[in-house]
Amino acid sequence: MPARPTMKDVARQAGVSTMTVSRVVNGEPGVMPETAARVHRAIRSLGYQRDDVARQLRRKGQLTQTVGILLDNVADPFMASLASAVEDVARQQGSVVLIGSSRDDPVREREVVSAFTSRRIDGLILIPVAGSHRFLRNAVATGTRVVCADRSATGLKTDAVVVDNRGSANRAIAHLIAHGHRRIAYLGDRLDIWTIEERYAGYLTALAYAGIPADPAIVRHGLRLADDATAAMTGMLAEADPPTAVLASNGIVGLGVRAALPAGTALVSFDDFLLAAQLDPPVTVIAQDPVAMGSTAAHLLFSRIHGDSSPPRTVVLPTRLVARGSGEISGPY
Amino acid sequence: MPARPTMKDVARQAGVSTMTVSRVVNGEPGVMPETAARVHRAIRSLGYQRDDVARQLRRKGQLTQTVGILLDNVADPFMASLASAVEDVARQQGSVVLIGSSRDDPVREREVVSAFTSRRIDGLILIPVAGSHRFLRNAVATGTRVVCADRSATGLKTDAVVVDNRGSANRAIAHLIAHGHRRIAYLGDRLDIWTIEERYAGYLTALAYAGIPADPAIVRHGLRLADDATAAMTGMLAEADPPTAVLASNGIVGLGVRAALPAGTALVSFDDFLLAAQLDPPVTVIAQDPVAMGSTAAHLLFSRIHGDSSPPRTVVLPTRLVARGSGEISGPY
DNA sequence: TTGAAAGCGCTAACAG
DNA sequence: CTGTTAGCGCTTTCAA
Repeated sequence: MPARPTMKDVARQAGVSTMTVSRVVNGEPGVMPETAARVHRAIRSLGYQRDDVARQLRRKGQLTQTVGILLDNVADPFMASLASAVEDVARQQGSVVLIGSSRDDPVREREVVSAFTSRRIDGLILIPVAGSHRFLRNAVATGTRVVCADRSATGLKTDAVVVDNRGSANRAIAHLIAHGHRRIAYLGDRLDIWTIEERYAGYLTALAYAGIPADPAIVRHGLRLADDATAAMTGMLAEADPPTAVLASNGIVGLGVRAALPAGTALVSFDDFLLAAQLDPPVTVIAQDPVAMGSTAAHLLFSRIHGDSSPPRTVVLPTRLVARGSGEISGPY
Repeated sequence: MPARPTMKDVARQAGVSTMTVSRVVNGEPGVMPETAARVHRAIRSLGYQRDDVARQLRRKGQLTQTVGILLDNVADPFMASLASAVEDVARQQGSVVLIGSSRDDPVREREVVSAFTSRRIDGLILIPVAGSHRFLRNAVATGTRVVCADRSATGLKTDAVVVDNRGSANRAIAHLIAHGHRRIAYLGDRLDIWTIEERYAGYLTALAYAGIPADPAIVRHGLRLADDATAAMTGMLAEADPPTAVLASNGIVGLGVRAALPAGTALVSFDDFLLAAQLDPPVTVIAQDPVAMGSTAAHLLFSRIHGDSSPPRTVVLPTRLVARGSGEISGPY
């Protein structure tokens, strides 16, 4: 395996100093066209490419043009869209993106953050897992900008881009109640996830506001997979006094619930999903815009990287309740 | 903003040399526990973290523990699952992952590859866009390992992990013919994408084998979005002698076709998608396993990185024809 | 317009 | 067990 050629190799071949090569490689002015051409020829003939690892070392205080994005799970469509939007903005800004999945594991999250910061990323888009993020303070203090997306972090004041989860859940329940439902189940993911907690709180608030007592018999937490949700729903339907409507805390749960849902039972799910409209009956969803979220978070991150040091901001993006008539239109009877 | 502390800072604070700090930081043996403790204390008090950018520079010939993955579009569920599997393997191997989207643009692909290789990635998982990949030769010659996934590259001999696209399409058409269909449409993405070309070839072969003449009136290429596919399908149905069955070249197209499909018309689509089974009628699919593909490609990549220099291999993963009875069971009449 | 010298933060190689 | 020296590939600074 031939070693990667260096500026020295190019300099020797072109009969100039490494400084001249450096100037040519970086398009700096003050090199005779004649000389530059000789250097370019040597570059091509050797297949030289600038080593940015070495470059970054010398250019201290400069940016590495690398940002990180750490999310739950790249395979989740919501996260994937968000990541894609972040990547687009990063590319526009001339940066590359390191990606990592925490899989909701705080240990893994710390490890990945550490692997990222030891590579001197300029900034981090973080979808924080449950638990404290005080460990990020060092990183922030030494210049790594952090913007949270989807969820906000605890123990650390950062910029964040979120939606009004509580209000959205509240509106969804109000919508069901307006259509005559009073026995409304909640099926959800782990309650220690910030967004999930907020959504559940919205569910409770809306019931309380309507004077409907919350019934633990039709509430399930901790559903991670679609199959978990299907099983939970099936179990709930077998009990006495089953619900006439269901709120699903997120897309995965919604999907799982849908598979067990009897005709006529209403379903409102957080997160729009492909095909939700093609199902019969279609599923009513609380749609978020992951692209807007990723793009907003990325723009915020780069404005920080470029020197914006105003106080941390939380941007709240709107959601849309897409009423598709999953049974709630005709009412429970 | 306080500057990031260096080994020198730690050494001064602990009253030792930087070499001793280096040994402690890297967990090397031969440091008195007493001394190590002093160093650790200094590290904590300063919030020191090793700078891997500098480290990689000195440890030449060593790995940067960074791999790249360059795909079409992170937001595509198939690609997202593949990327997620790659990330899992990379993490196991102690590497981080740079991610980039080519969006089917060869210029963008080259730019991203260049940004990656200038950061001295150890290896690259590539989902190649159409066109020649000869430009990667330099990178390969100087030590960057490349493994293609999903599609193989032209103009460059690399490892690749693919499925038998042609054979799978062939089997799907044979399946439809066996159920009595003779007027079978093909709706597909851009024909210059390797997988799509193969699938279309399989479609033609199967028809020819059955003695059914191919009819350009029921063939459409270049469908990029679901809406394109819906429009194409709608148009086709309005013409004389519409098809009784359809082959969709990929999930996006399948989704779009499904939206315009009259009851009783059969649909077989490449790529399984969430909810395909919950639709009524459900969609028959040619299911690939993106996780297996990503994981296989990543393992192959790391075996290369760790010195395997046997001739390039192409691994062909199986597909599954999941017959869900989208109208083909009952036949065309 | 070009080059020489120094040094970024770290570690290999050797010396004590 | 610990330290010194040199140098990774590049860019900054200064001199020619």
